[in-house]
Amino acid sequence: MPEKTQPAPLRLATFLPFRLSVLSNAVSQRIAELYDREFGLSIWQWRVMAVTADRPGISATEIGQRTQMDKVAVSRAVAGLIEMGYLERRASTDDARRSNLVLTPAGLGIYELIVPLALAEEAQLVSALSDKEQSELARLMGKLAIAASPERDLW
Amino acid sequence: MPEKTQPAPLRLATFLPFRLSVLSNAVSQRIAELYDREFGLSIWQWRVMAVTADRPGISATEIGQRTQMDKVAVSRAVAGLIEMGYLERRASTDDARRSNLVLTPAGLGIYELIVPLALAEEAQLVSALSDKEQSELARLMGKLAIAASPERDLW
DNA sequence: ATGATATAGTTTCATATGTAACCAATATTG
DNA sequence: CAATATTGGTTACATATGAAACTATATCAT
Repeated sequence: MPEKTQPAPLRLATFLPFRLSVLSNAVSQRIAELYDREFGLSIWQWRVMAVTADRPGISATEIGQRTQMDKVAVSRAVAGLIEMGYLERRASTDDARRSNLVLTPAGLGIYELIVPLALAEEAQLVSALSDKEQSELARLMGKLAIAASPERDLW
Repeated sequence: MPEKTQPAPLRLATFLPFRLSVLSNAVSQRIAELYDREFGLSIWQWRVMAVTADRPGISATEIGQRTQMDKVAVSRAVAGLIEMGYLERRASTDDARRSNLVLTPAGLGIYELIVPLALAEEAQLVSALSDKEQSELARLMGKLAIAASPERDLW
């Protein structure tokens, strides 16, 4: 008489996609609260500021690539930042569809306020890990990211 | 003459909260597509099924704790699953507010179809890592999770 | 040049999500 | 055993989000 086959066990608590999601949310929420509470910025707006600070004159499309945001999200984040006076849209000379985005002095100002806070938050978070563990984590995440989406190279 | 102080650099691409978020999204999207495409389930519904399979008779509140979903999300996922005929709500004898949730035979059936697919997806994902790397990743994520939300113990 | 196709970005619309208000039942307190 | 507070869960409302349609410009193929 054949045994009844046991279904493979699946404990959510050890299922990587679940754990990743919960961890990511916990981390994001902590820092999102900082951006929002102190500066009225959404995570997406913060991301847009960060890449624009890094690459002044960047286009919305490029922002999307660097931040993994879709173009609608970029468009909205940009609109909000312009509204708040943190971002400026400059016409592109060579391509009239494109706009070149730059932080305003005000935008740069709060960006420079946020950076150390964000880095401090990150530092506090990873302080639970040794330096070696930190770099190992980064390395493993990198491998996983490639496995998860080989097509688009994220970093 | 004092140097102009350089703002601390922040490259989004190496900023842990960002990397985690992108990685988590990439992973989630892959498997979410599987649940949805093959079975018409949202991630939330899948999570509810998973914990209910593990603990038949579980309450909505307990589901929330185990899945890190808020009670509204649980309520909606449960309603959807009942609608689809995958979940059954049983009155609790001792507390009339609470309901005891169990998978229907149909629900159990598709659950048992999904589990191996989900595990296979996970396996494929982590196959980029050695066994040792896998357990190391799990360990590091655990430490990080505690650092990120010491209050609620996630696992 | 001219029509066809692709690209940058925005707007629209439908759906998902979170917060707060709410209802019902239980637990607590005086 | 009232009166009050708490808990389990749902509903309502306001906001966030994503897909698809759309506008404007640029590129490509003839």
